[in-house]
Amino acid sequence: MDSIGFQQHDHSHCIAEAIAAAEERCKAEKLQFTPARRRVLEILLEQHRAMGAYEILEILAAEGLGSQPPVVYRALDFLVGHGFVHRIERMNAYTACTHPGEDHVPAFLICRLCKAVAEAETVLDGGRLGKAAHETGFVIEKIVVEAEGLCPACAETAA
Amino acid sequence: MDSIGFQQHDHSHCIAEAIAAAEERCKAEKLQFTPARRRVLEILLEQHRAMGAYEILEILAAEGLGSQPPVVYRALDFLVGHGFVHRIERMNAYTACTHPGEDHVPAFLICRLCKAVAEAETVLDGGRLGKAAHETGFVIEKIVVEAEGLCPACAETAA
DNA sequence: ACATCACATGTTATGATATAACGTTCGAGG
DNA sequence: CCTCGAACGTTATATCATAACATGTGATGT
Ligand SMILES: [Zn+2]
Ligand SMILES: [Zn+2]
Ligand SMILES: [Zn+2]
Ligand SMILES: [Zn+2]
Repeated sequence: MDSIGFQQHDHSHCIAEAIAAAEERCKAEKLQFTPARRRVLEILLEQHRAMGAYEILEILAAEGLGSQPPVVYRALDFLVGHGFVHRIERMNAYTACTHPGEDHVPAFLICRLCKAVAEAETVLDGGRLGKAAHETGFVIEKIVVEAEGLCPACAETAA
Repeated sequence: MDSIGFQQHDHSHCIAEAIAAAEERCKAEKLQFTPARRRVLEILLEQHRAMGAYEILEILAAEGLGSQPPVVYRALDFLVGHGFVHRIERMNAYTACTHPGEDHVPAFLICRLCKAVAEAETVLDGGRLGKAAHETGFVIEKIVVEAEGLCPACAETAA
């Protein structure tokens, strides 16, 4: 079941493309795209869904890339820190960014039944939130938006 | 340090008012506003900040209201489920809703330095997120917005 | 070549958050 | 009364994340 976007699609090229882009960007910014980091990003791209850290770790362990939690958390810290991966707070899970490199406010649509996640595009909210923040003197540095509901498939089943 | 709203204020009346309102609503909706549930809400109102479940539990335990995690998690489930309290995903923490009863999309401003939290008002996003969801057939049931940044006090200190 | 330094990794242990499961209590409604 | 469901008490365990410290490794300057 492919989840992101809630649509079936062949994404073998997404993976190759995204990895190549990440590699290039790391080169440009002198970041070390080490085997563990690369493999974690690959796994998230392959699975194309939100995954828990320990779920990723199992795969790494099976491949001999490390079996202790810090291995995967370090890789995730790097990937999240540089915008290759997003953390989904509601789920304590991680998912590959669907448009890395672009400066964006990630917004997620999370199905409460099948746990599928889609990353939607949003604009930086110039509305009430920004206004409220400005009025109180709060400086917003980062916004996350997470919506819960039913994906098309589950909505149909439930109906 | 009072955090919500990032302003000092006397809120003894907020507490009494909020508790009375909760009591009334529970009566109207035949919900059981039990001692543990009431006390947890009171604690969150008194402290007027985001608190971890175990932090709340310590207070309950000191007062003889229970010492095991399920005690506080059950109370929080009830309070969150009925909108008296919000869970802040980024922090694994809980805070009393500042305008319970009203149907609203909570949005939080979270200071990354002092961890103060303000609940801002937002409107249900009729913008791109809603549009993107509608296009894919996703049914949004609930949205949370969490912004990280610097509160007025910390912004000043940092500057 | 060698020292040095920054960064990444290996490993052990522990901390922090949350829930499963099961038996008991207690009050509302028949 | 009796029954039922909701809340509660208790034990144990699951799940998520980080601290701390030792080790390796490659770039840089001398
Ligand atoms: Zn993204
Ligand atoms: Zn679904
Ligand atoms: Zn609220
Ligand atoms: Zn602050």
